[in-house]
Amino acid sequence: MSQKATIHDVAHQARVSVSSVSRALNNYPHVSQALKTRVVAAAAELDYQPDFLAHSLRRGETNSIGFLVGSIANPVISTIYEGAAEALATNGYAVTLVSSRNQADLDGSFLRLLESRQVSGLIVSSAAESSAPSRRFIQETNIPTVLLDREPVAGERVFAVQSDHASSIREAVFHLVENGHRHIGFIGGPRGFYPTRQRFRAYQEALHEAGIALRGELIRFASFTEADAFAEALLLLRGRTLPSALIVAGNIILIGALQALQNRQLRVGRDIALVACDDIHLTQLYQPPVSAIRRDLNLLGKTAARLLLQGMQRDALYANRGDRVITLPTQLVIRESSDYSLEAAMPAG
Amino acid sequence: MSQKATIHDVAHQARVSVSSVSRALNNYPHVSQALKTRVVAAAAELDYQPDFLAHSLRRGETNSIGFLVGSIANPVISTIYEGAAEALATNGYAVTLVSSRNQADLDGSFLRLLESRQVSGLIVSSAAESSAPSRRFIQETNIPTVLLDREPVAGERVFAVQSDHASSIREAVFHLVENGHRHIGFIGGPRGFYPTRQRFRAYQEALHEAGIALRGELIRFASFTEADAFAEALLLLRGRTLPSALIVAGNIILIGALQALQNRQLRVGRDIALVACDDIHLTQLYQPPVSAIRRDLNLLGKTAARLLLQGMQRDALYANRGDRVITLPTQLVIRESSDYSLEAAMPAG
DNA sequence: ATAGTTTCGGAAATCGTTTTCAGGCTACTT
DNA sequence: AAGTAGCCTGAAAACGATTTCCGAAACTAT
Repeated sequence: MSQKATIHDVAHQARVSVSSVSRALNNYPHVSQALKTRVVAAAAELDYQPDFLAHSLRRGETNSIGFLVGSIANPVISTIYEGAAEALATNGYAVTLVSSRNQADLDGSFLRLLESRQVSGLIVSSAAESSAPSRRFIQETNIPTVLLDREPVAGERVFAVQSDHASSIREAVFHLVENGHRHIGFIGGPRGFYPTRQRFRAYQEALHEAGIALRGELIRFASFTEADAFAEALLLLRGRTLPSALIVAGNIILIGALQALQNRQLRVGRDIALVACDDIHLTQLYQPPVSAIRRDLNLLGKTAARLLLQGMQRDALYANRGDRVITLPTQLVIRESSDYSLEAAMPAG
Repeated sequence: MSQKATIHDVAHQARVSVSSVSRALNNYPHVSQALKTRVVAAAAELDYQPDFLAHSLRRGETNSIGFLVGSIANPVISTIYEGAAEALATNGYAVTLVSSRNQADLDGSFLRLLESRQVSGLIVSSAAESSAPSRRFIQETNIPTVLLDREPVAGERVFAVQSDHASSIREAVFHLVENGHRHIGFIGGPRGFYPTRQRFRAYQEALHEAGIALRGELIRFASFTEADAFAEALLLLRGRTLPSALIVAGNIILIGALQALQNRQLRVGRDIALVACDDIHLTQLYQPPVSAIRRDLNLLGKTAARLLLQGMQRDALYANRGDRVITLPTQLVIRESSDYSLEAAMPAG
């Protein structure tokens, strides 16, 4: 196995100087067509690939971006990732992925790891967006950063993409109220989690507008494990007042909630109405199918990538007055789990 | 914002030479305690972080490994990934992930991309393991490589981790036969896909041992999209002979199959028995719960990482006579979808 | 013919490390 | 007391590219 060809070998092969090879291969001006073809031919013959490390060291740019997520095993996140990665790959960027496995305290060190790897940009959808070290890092670094569905952070080169969770939650609450529900439960993710806060606030406001008082015993928050979601859901379902409808935030929560409902032998769509966030396969295939808030996850990732690519351009700060925060729509899909009137099934309970 | 501190700054601050700083920080022998403490203090004061690119360029090692998958959006793969990534991270490796989105023809170029990024090791679980360019690449490269549930490739530094799909498929077939099934359908992934081949062969052999003739119209293969799985499942269910039991390989196939069963109004666990590969949330929560072949995905990833780490050691070739191929067990979990006797439900049909 | 422009080579600086080489010093042996 | 071995350290050469600078051709335009 021969050693890897360097730029010197190419120069020798094409009988030109090293600098000419560099100029020819990097499409510099003032290089004749003849020389260019000779260099390209030589490079092809030697199967020359410029050394990534030397290139990046000199250029000060790695053409790779860091992606920090709470858990890539979460199918919602991995779908978003794939959308972003595709867009980044077509623009010549490789992405190094770090999954913090929902350990909030590790976020800061993972971000520093990515920084030490000299990534040209960051996409952050970590579990603990509100952790002080990670927020400070994002605020202080000059690496262009896109926050994905997280609380915005002030900063010159910080951008954000998020889903409009609130409007669909409102819609869901009104939908349930119209069907006669008064006791609408809510199981959210961790309190510090941005989407949870958005959803919970919308839930509160919508109930208020509908003239329904908030009941603390119908509200619970769970961590990111399905075991915890199950436990919290069970607590909710064992409380003094049983909700006639339930809104669950997030796909992990949904798993735990369904387990708890089965455990309590409550029939979804008959004994209790159910609306889930995140329209995953499970919601569509469950019997009965579960109403869910859908969003285009691929587009979410793609948009984050686009925003980052645009933010990474040197002069973007002044030249480009594009949006720094993009909010994408969500959509409530009503299915059998909630598509019935409470009065019809159980009059004046 | 001050510029990043270099090793020269540290040397200046500690009033020692550059080489001494390097030696002190890298725990070289023959460096006095006095000098070492001075250097460490200076480095801490300047918040010095060695430049990754310069370090790697000189050292010839990037401490990062490439991970190629067919689709990270597949929850089975992303769970495996997380297991591997955790083990790699604790050993100081960062991982750059490439998802080929099941486009077999892109595999080769993605592998070359990772090679040009100078990764120290590779974990490959791409869609098209049998694509000629990617196989040749793995065979020829001297980057230590672990194949994850893929057809083994000959090579000095090629390792493999795989699941024992066959034994559980055999078990599933016998389980169904014992319950009186004679028409057992099979829906697999792509024919060239290694796990599919393993599973299909086990299916064939088990049927043969049970004295049941193979029926072509009960066998179908689908691509990696659920739409295609749905279409193939529908074709199977619309055929001349309706199977009384169905084995579906893979989680995507399961989605499509369930859609098709609902479409044909066939009740799982009553009209037709169902056994799935990959025990995902859906199989557990479905009504009735679906029998599935379970495997420890996290362990699978962790094992791949361990094998790679061990294979990357320079002298591993001669010193280490550890296994080059590791097969991990699978386990058939029988649930209501198949846990009934055919004769009891429908005598002598 | 002169001036100006394009094209290209050669040498050297640079990026920030690691590693080799060699020299100074101490301490120990003979 | 001289030679040698071993520790400690600094200077400089690598690693493989990009980039700058300068100068020499060659070609075009006036």
